[in-house]
Amino acid sequence: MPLPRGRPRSFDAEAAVERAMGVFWSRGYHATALPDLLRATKLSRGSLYAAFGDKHSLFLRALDRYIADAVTRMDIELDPRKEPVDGLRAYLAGYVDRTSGAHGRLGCLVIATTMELAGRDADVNRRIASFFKVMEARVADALSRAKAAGKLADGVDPANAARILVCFVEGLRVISKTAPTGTITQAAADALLDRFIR
Amino acid sequence: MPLPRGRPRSFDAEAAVERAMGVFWSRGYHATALPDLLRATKLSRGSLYAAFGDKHSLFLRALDRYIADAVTRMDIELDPRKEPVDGLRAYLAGYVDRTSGAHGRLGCLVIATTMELAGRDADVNRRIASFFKVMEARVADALSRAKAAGKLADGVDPANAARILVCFVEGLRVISKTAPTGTITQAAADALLDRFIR
DNA sequence: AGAGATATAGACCAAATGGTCTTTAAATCA
DNA sequence: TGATTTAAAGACCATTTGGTCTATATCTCT
Repeated sequence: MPLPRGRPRSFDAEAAVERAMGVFWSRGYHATALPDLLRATKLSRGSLYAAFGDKHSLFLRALDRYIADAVTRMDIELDPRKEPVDGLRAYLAGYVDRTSGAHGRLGCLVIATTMELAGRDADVNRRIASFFKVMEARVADALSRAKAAGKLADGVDPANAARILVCFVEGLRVISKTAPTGTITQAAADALLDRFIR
Repeated sequence: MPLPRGRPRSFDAEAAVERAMGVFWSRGYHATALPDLLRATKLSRGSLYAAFGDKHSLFLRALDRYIADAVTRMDIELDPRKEPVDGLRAYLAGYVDRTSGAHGRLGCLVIATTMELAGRDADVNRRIASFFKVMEARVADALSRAKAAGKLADGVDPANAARILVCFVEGLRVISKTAPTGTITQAAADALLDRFIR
């Protein structure tokens, strides 16, 4: 195959996606106008449309990126080679951190997108439903390993507890969007986990 | 004071607010266009603007209505004259119901608004922050009464448990927006409450 | 009947929307 | 140098946005 001839692509598409992600994250899909995206990505209209097709496709790329980051983080926190209870503690601590202080007000792109688009956008719905399933499965897995190691309190079912933990952290992100708390949240997270472990 | 003379107001403003609420609820604030509201309220542009000022004010009215309904429901479920544990069970059952089957996909106007507007709209933020505070306080109150009656498990702090329960139900509404579940959710709610009561 | 108040329908508006296209400058190769 | 490819700038487009205003019909009172 012959080498490409002319001027080489001079911008980093992945970096542009990341910047676009930031805008969607802080404003939501509908409230993000094209000029916002152009400013953030430092791309011209032409380049943006040539590279990503349209606003919706770019949004999907940004959402995928956000989800991939979240899954990566989870894979580290809940790594099967670590102590499962430590992993769960780290997982919860991450959410406490992300919902405290200035971070808290940022909110979560997945939740915002769920509420704004999931009901009417099949592409979005697929991605998010699968993300929540993955998350719940990872947590359930850690809980199962904890149970096998005799670390769980009597009568705790990993599947139920996983759903509880996932709902708890997602709920945290919602209520801390209006009023980030910090210490109370940390105490609640500790109290919740303490109910499950021995 | 003299009686009003001319043609009397012929539409029910509160009913219009309720219909508008339905539209905002299912589409979100930005995705709701004026024609949507006109269709739903069956009002003309002129009447709608005369009665409510503008889109934002109408939205605030709808949000207030939604919150008032939620608080009313809570006051019934967590009525201090009832057994507190029964009340908490009813409270959770309400959320299980609202996140199951077809209801689930409807989602929650408060959460959607939190994610879409709370960060940039002070009027909205105030209302929602206060709502979450009220909700948490009511649940904490029920838990305190349960504790006084010796119905709580050892070492359960009502304030922590209240935050946990509130986050759980709000998280439920988020994850069930993409995939309403039902039975699993009911089991999780039962399992969670069982961890707190004796 | 007539005065007074209100509703509707819809024309109208400026601004903003997402999206296309053309022109021009720049960068790389042969 | 000249061919080729790309990016940026911004003109341009139809449509939609939230919002105003006027004309007309309708209703209730005196």
